[in-house]
Amino acid sequence: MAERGRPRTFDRGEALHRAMLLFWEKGYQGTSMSELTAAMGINAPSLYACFGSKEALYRETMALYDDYEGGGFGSALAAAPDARTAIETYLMGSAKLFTRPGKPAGCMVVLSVIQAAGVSEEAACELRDARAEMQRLLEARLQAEAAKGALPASCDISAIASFYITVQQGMSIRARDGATRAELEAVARGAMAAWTGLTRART
Amino acid sequence: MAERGRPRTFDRGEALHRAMLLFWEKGYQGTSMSELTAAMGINAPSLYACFGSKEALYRETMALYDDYEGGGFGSALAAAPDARTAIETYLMGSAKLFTRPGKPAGCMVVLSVIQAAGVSEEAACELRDARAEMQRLLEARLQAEAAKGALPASCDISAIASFYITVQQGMSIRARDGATRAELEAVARGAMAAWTGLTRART
DNA sequence: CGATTTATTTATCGCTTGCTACAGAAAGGT
DNA sequence: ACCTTTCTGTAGCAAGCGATAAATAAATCG
Repeated sequence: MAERGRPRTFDRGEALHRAMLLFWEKGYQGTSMSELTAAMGINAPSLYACFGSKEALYRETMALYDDYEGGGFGSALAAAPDARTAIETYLMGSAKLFTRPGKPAGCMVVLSVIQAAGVSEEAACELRDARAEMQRLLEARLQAEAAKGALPASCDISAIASFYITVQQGMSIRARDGATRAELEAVARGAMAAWTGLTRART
Repeated sequence: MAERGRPRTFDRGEALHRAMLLFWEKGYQGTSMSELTAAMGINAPSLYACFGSKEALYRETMALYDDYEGGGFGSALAAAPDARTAIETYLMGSAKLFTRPGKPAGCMVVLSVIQAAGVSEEAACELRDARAEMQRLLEARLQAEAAKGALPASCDISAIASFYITVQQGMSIRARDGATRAELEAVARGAMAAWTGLTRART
C-alpha cells in the first residue's frame, strides 16, 4: 500500500518540533500563523492540510512535549528506592529540564495555565488534566511508600504532593524569569528540607 | 486654577480599576481594546486621550495593583515579631489574596512573567524589577533577624528567600488552576515545615 | 457675548490575524 | 499514455487589531 499523490516536501515531525518550540516560548495566542509558517518552513495551506488548524497543531505540540520533553517522570518516580529520593529526583530533574540551553525556560504544561489563553474549553480541560496527572503520580508514589510502612499512615499524602507540585510549578515561573539551574537546585534542596516535617505522624 | 474645557464624564480611577481587572485576568495581549473600552464604559479616543496607549494603560494598572492589591507585604514583614512569623504571614496572606472572590486568581505581578508577552522591553524590565523587589524585601527581613542573632550567620539568606518566593509564585499558578484558599494554606504550612532545616547552621 | 480649551462621538485608517479558493506540480494506478 | 490523488505556492478572504481624524458638545476665560 504505497502512498498516492504528490509526496510531502517537509518532515512532519521536524515541523511539529519547531512549532512546539514556538508555542512553548510564546504561548498559544502569542504565536501567530506567520511566525509558525516561517519557523516550520512551509506555507499556510500545507500547515492546514497537515495539522488541521492552529489549535489542533497546538494540541499536537503539547502531546509531543508530554512524550519527549516533560516525560520520564513517571518511570523515574517508580524507579527511585524511596519516596523521598523520588521527589528529590523529580525536583532536581525539573531544575535541569527548566534551564536547558537552546530550549524555552520552564515547563510547557505548567506555563499553559496562562499561556493557553484563547484555546477552546476542550483543549483547556486536556491541559488541566495533564497537570492533575502529575499530582496523581506523586500521590501514587507516596501511597506506595505508605503501604510499605515507610510513611506514617496519619500523614496527609495529598497535601505533601500538593506542596511539591506547587514548588515545581513555582520553579517554572522562576526559570522563565531568568533563574539559573543552580538557583533552582537550591530551591529544590530547600523544599526537601520540609520532608521530615511533612511526613511526621500527626499528633 | 479651575479646569478648562469640557469635563470628563467618567471617573478615571474607576475606569483604571476596571482595566486592571481585565489585564489581571487575561494578560496584556489577551485583552483587546474593544474589551477594554466596553468594560471601562468609554470610547477608544477617550481612552487614548486619558491614558496614552494600551501599553501605558497596562503599566498604570500594574502600578495600581502594586499599590492597592498586592501591597501591604512590606510593612507586614517588618511588623512581624520574628522572621519565621513574617514569612508565614506572607504566605498565608498570599493564599488569601490569591483566592478573593470576585477578583482574578493569583498575583498580577507574578503572572505577568508570562502574561506580559507583547509588552515593550522597557515595561518588561519594570515588571521584573517589581518581582525582584519582593525577594529583596524578604532578604532584608531575614538579614535583620540575623543581625539580632536569631538566625545563624552561616545560613544562606538569599537561598531561603528564593525558596519562599518560589513557593509563593507557585501558589499563584495553583490559584489560577483552581486551587482553593484552604489548599494554598496547606501548601504554605508545608513550606513552613522547611524552616528549621533551612535556618540550621551549616556544618 | 465670542474665543479657547478639553472631552465625546462617529467613522474610519492601515495592518495583521486565522484561514482558504484556486491553479499548478509531482507522485501512483491502470 | 491518461486519470486520480495529494501536496505546493500564490493570492486573497472576512474579521479583528491598535490607533486616529474630524466634527460636535460642554466647560472656563476675557
